[in-house]
Amino acid sequence: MKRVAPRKSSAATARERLASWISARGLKATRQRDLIVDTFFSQTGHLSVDELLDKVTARDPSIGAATVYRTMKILTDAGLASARHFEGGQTRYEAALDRHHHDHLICTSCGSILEFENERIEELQDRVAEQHGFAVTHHKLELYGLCKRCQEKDEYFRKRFPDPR
Amino acid sequence: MKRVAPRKSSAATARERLASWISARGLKATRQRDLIVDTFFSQTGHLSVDELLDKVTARDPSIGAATVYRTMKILTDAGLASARHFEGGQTRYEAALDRHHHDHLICTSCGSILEFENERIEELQDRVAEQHGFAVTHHKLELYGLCKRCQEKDEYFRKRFPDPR
DNA sequence: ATCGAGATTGAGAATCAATTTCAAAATGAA
DNA sequence: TTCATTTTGAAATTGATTCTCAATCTCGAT
Repeated sequence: MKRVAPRKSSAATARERLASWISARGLKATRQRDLIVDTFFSQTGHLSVDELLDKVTARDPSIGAATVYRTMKILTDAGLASARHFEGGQTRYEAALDRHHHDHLICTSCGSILEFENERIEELQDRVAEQHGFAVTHHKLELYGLCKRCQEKDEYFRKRFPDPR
Repeated sequence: MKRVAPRKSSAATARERLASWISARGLKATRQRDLIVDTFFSQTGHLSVDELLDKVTARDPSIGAATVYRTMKILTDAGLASARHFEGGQTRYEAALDRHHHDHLICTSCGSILEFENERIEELQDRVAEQHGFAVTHHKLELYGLCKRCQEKDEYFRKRFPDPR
């Protein structure tokens, strides 16, 4: 019989880590924090505070936006989430539990986000920084354009409704 | 006798190009637009609207912020300036006259910005996009950290005021 | 030079994401 | 239980940017 090693859900792990991070600096555990963290880690992808707030208030309508903002800040400081500032104004958060660094491909039509890693690019970046005497702490590489699906959609419409001119 | 080919200032060129772009779509030339464009192209670097507004109102205090915002948008649409959204909230504009694409090194301490080009990185980006079936329209590569000068300053202070512990 | 449709302006209001304020409620060590 | 401290939700505030609108300006046609 095949056995899968018992594996804690990432939400559970995150809650534990957050707990120690919180008590380590005299903060306090609260019901709303737990609910927000739980909700956040049960999602995947890159959530805006708005989107997260929606899911959270679905579970407990009394929770306010400010608390979600505050909690995501804590999660970020604790290294359990990372904040991304893509084009379009609002901050998006993604889980950062034992995750490698990675960059993003962002579809400007449907908003979908793909992730990728590329060691060669990272190396070249380091070299560039070195050449300029820069000590890099973090970086941002984002490729914007049309995802495959949106390209196909585009093509389809162009065929059916050719540019009248 | 050596003769240097007469060369128009980039500000002059920009004004010309803007003029044709503007008349081509039924817009109108105005005194404040000219002044803003002139001021913008007489500067170098990456200006925020605030910084530009300061320089502009120094020349004509009656010009409002909204007009500067509007003008920079036109300049961007005309391809004569490009908008950058570095960390820290406000949009910064840089002249885009006959400029190659380039990326940025941004010092998080003093705010200075270095530019660089790297063909190899661009190629690798294209390859990544291709692998994911993405049609990239633009991208953003920003390296954040400490510039040489700020590293040296840091070092200096650490020597004189070693971490007491 | 004058006219007039339409574009532009400046000031202030509005918006949007995010942060701060503050009084009331919750937490947790003693 | 007590009580200093932290947290919360709602509302106010901030900061960047955009919008609104009445007054003004521009420019091609007279």
